[in-house]
Order: sequence, then C-alpha cells, then structure tokens
Amino acid sequence: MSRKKARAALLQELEEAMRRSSAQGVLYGQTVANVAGIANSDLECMDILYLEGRVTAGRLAEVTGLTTGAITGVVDRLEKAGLVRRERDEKDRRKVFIAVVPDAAMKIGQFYVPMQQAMEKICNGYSDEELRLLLRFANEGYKGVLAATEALKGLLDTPPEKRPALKLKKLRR
Amino acid sequence: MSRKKARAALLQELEEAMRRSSAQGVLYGQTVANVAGIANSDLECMDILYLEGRVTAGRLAEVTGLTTGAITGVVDRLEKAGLVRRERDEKDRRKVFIAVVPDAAMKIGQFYVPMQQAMEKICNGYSDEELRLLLRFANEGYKGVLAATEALKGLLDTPPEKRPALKLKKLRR
DNA sequence: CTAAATCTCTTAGTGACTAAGATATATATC
DNA sequence: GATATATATCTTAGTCACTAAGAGATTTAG
Repeated sequence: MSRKKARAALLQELEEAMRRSSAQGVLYGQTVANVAGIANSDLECMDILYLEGRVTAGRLAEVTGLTTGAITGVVDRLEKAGLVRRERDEKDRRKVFIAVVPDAAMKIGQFYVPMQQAMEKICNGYSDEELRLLLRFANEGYKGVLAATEALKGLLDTPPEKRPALKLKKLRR
Repeated sequence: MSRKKARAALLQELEEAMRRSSAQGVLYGQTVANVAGIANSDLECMDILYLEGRVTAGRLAEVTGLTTGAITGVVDRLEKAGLVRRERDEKDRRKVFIAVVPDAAMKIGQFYVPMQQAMEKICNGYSDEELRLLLRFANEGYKGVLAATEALKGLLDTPPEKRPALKLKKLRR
C-alpha cells in the first residue's frame, strides 16, 4: 500500500472511530438525563451552566439553538426540580440570569462519575506529552466543528439553487 | 506547581475540551438534521445505517435507545422521504431490514462535507504516528464510554437507597 | 416624551415519543 | 401436528417538549 493510501485509510478509520465514540457520548448523555429524571435539553442546559457559570435565558437559547419560549420551559422544569434559580439582573431588569443551585451541581455531577473514571483510567495510559497532543486536537476540533456549523447554517439561508456545489467524497457501501 | 498537580490540571483541561467539542458535535448534527429537513433521530438512524449497513428495525431501537414503536415512525418518515427502504427478511418473515437507498446516502452525506473538510485540514497538522495515537484514544474512549453507559444504566435498575455511593470529585466553582 | 429595540414569557398548535397491546411469524413442548 | 410460548414489528392513545407568533416589561435612541 502506498504511503498516501495508508494515510487516507488512517484518516477514514479515525473519522469513523470519532463518530462512534461521539455517538456513544450522546447516548451517555441521554442515559444521564434518564437516570436524573430530567429532559435531555434540561441536562444540556445544566451542562452549559456548569461550563459557563451564571448565564441569561437568552444566552441559553443562543447556545442550545432552542427558542426563548422553549428555554422558559426548560428553566421552569429545572427550577421546579430545585436545580437552578432565576435571578433578575438589577442593572437591566429585562434580563433573567439562570444560576445553578450549588448542591444541585453535585447531584447531577455524580452521574458523570462512571464516565470520568473510565476516562481517567484511559488517560493513565498516556504520557503528559501525549495528553497535550490530545488536548490540542480537541481544541482545534472544537474550533473546526464550530466553524463548520456556521458554514452549514449559512447554507440554510442560501436558496438551494444558489448553493455552491459541495465536492463529495465517494461514500462507502 | 508539582508534577502531580500539573497532570491533574491537564486532565481537567482535556475533559473540558472534550466536553466542549463533543457538545459542538451534537449541535452540528442538529444543524444537519435541520438543513436536511428531517428529525434528529431520523438522522441518527441514517448514521447508524451508514456505519452498520442494512440492519433490522429492532437493532435500530436497540442502538438508539428508542422503543420499537418510535422506530416505526422514524422508518416511516425516512421511507416517505425516499432515504431508506424496508426489506422483509425471507428467512424470518417477522424481521424487517432497513436499507439506505444508495443515492440518499450522498444527499445526506453532502451535509457532512464542511465537517469533513474542517477535520481533514486539522489532521494535516499531524503526523501518521500522531494520528494513530488519536485513533487509539478514540477507540479506547468509545469502549470506555460504552462501559460507563452500561454501568449507569445498571444504576437505574438499582433502587436509589441500594445504590453504591459514588465517590465524588470536588466540583469547580 | 415617544418610538424602536431588547429580553423574557405566554399561548396555541404540532410532532415525536412512550406504554401497552395487537398482529404476524417462528420455535419449543407435548 | 397441535398448542403454547417467544420474538419482531406495528398500532393506538396519550403525553410532553418544541416552534411560531405575539404580549408584556424594560431599556435605549431620537
């Protein structure tokens, strides 16, 4: 096999592996929501709140891609479950900040323990330098996927007949 | 900073980076479903069909975690959209295989082009050996998350008071 | 002070989902 | 071979999260 072919095969294998693991990650999230007894989007919002801290309802809508109306429902449910609190911004009284109730973060956090333990065990098999490589890749991947998402959204606003033809790779099977 | 602390910080940073990129991956998928004009689960099933080839309705339910009733709906919609075909198994006439209509794979596949191009560009910055490391990690990660998912599901069948207390890491913030 | 903009919430309607059971086919037991 | 049990998909009724549109409250611009 030529050097070039070997690399193409490697890239394809990597893509498939990442798709598989990412799909399983989604399933893990669904299972967490299930066990925690909350809806999927509710958990996603908890996750965002955990990563970003106290954010407005509008920002949640922006990040999740849901309408503000849907977010009202999400926050209602989370508030009723005692997981978050609404806090009106005193500077701009239109805004509503959503904040995680401290103890709640742990209640939800415990369901990520099996995952964290699994990842930790796996990471033990890698040197610091290797982990830094993985970190770099994850960061670049994030930026790449973010940009790709925007590019794709751009397609939505372009009428189909005006869309630039995308160059297709040949598909397997 | 001690060697140990540096590593712990690295691990945490890696975890956060992976969560972020994985969340963005989910959003990319939602956008694809949106642009393609199909439901999220429908796209997920197309993905599975693409990875696993021709599978039964029951297997789709198993892999997605949906009920068989929901899968009936998914397949109905996908069939109506001309993306898949139902094929009765002649050996066991209870079974229904779901197969992707060949051209349809490309129709959907094109929406992954922005993502693939982004990933390819990123991968160009890595040597074969580095990509092999990433592949190994992705594969191990998949297995780890799969196992963690099962562990978590196990919790569901255990009454809460009998659940083994999970050791909690201290949470940020 | 008024008009426009911004932010969240409300309402009505839609659609995908679950639970339970119906239907059809296959396998095991007598 | 007939009967019972198991397996695989589909159907039905009801639920719940979502969107679209617009209302209400507050801020900013003219």
